[in-house]
Amino acid sequence: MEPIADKKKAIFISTMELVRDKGFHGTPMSMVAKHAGVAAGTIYHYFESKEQLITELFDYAQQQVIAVVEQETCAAIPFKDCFFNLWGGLYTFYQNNQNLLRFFEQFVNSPYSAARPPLEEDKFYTLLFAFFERGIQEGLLKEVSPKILATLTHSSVLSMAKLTGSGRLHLDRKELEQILQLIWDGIAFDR
Amino acid sequence: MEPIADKKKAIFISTMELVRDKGFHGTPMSMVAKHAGVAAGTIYHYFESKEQLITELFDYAQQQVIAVVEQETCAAIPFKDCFFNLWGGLYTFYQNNQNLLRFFEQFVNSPYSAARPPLEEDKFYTLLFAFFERGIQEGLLKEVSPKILATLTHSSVLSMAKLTGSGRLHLDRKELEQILQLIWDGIAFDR
DNA sequence: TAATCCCAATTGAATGTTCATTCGGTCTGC
DNA sequence: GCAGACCGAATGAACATTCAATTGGGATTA
Repeated sequence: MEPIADKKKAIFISTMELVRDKGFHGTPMSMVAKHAGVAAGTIYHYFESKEQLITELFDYAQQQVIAVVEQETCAAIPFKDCFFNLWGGLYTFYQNNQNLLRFFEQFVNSPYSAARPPLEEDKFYTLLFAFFERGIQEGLLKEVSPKILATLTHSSVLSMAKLTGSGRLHLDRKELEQILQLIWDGIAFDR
Repeated sequence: MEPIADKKKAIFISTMELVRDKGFHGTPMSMVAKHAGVAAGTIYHYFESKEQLITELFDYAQQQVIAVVEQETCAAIPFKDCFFNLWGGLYTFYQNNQNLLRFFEQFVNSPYSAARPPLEEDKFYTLLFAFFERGIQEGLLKEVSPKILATLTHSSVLSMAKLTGSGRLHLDRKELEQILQLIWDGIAFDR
């Protein structure tokens, strides 16, 4: 992963912040340029179009999330521990990266994402599917499609990060553990 | 609730469909007008501005969701049954109203909704809070803030409706029950 | 070492388009 | 013949994108 040229990174970050506050509409290229401290034309040196910029930014952001998943999913430690590490880690990451979270949520619900490869080819979801597959194999999780388990768990963690990130609620570590436990209780076998 | 003038309703529905497919950007007023079979000026007879149109449409759509909640939350039937009725009902409603669902998701993640009254004053969430409050009172649910329970449950149901609505997954009635049971297992006491 | 060249990076004013909104006028039911 | 509903061409602002001109620094040459 070659380091991204400084200006390109500045454009990414500015776009993310502006889209968070003002949406895709409401974020003219001229504003991105000013905010990033570059000329309008410079953006077009790096990106073909606004659409391309948004799409590449999504990929850039998603790589960061994937990095968290890869770091926290370790086949060497017990699955249940791994579950808490992974989802606690993802929650914390989203919580600390509200820009990214808000940009993400706008993107995936927008028509930009409709033109993208389907879930099955998405590296992020592939990793999550494999993770839950392991839990099922080990007989720890209910026999529910990994796609469903991944969707439910991820949406739960995302919604909590949105809630606490917006300042409408505070969670301390203990409460977070409690919520993860609650999700675990839902998907775990036997009970 | 007085019946909405025909043209106004046509404008609402057209806006919802167009926003679903093309987003807020990508949905010019001229297109709404053509799609609804009215003149551009007519829209401005009913709405002050595009922003006003979007905002009112959100309220209009939310009332439909609230109607489902009110219909399915009945203090007379056992809480657990009520839980399955309510969330099964909401899932089915979202599933059958993809336009509304997609519009909703775009709206709540956009800056339009930032200018809105906070969760606590929102009738929809007030109803949900009360619902979960009841479950806690009756000792059936874990002692977790109703705000958290509502957020987790709603986001789970929404994400499933998005998934099946997009055609990436099919759920029959039995599988839906299984998923609701899974959510219940997570939040219910004792186990 | 200095002079020269090359080219990618950068600039920002100019362009053409798209869009929200306006408004003078028409229609329709009463 | 009045009032509200409705029309749609016209207006002006905002925007994405282009491009001719400038910069700067690393390689090449003398």
